[in-house]
Amino acid sequence: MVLEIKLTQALRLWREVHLDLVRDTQADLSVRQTAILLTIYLELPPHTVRGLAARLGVTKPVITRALDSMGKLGLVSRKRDEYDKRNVVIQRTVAGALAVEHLADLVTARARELGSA
Amino acid sequence: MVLEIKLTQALRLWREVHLDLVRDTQADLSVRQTAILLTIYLELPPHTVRGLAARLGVTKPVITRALDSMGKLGLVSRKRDEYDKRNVVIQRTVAGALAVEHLADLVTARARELGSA
DNA sequence: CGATAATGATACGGCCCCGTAACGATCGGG
DNA sequence: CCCGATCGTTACGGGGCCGTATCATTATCG
Repeated sequence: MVLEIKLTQALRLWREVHLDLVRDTQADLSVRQTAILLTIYLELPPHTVRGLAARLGVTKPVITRALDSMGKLGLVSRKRDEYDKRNVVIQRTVAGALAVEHLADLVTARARELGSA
Repeated sequence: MVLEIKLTQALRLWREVHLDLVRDTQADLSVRQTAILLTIYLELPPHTVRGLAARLGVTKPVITRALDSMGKLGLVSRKRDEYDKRNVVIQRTVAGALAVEHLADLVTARARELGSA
């Protein structure tokens, strides 16, 4: 799997997927939220607020607020760590997994189009 | 140029680039703004407010406001159409071209990493 | 114990974006 | 010439996200 990609192809891919996202109407997550969501679903648990903040290079309130809004959307959930009750463990949800999967489908579909063009 | 890509690679690519964008600090454009910017720089001129709105499936004020904020960042500029003074022609700028190029570099670099992994 | 550190959440003031509705400027057909 | 259509912009009310500073809760160490 080489996954070589030219500059113009990269831009077209980025544009097509963003157009899809705009038209999808649904969530319209911010860049930060997207990075958080994908980190939660691609990296090994457990995930904490502090850990994510350090990982992304942002402050803790950014993570807290992102979890609030994504929690309302059902994309993630939170649970107190029973062994250290200061910690909060961020958990995945079915809806979140579906959203991530949907994004993967979008990207791969657009990439395939570019490849055959 | 096949540009085949697996689901997990697509997600990793999307995540890595978003992490880069978060850390870049700079603009942090919204999904809509990104779609608008790339449409302006990838499709043939002339571009108008109405045309972009139709192209993205959003209302005109969305385009006007996006052009306002991206204009402040120097990424695009506007000019009245002299032949039909109701129209506004959206023009590219040097800074905008550089920003687009930078994004292309990010995507291709991350894609290359995934390919060799 | 008590003091200190660490965690996540919250308050605050500021800024940006949204959609709907209305607006002024301009064009064009009758 | 005038009136309707079209263009882009602006006003409005509502909501979200930002960073800084502060908070309550919990753990830890002396």
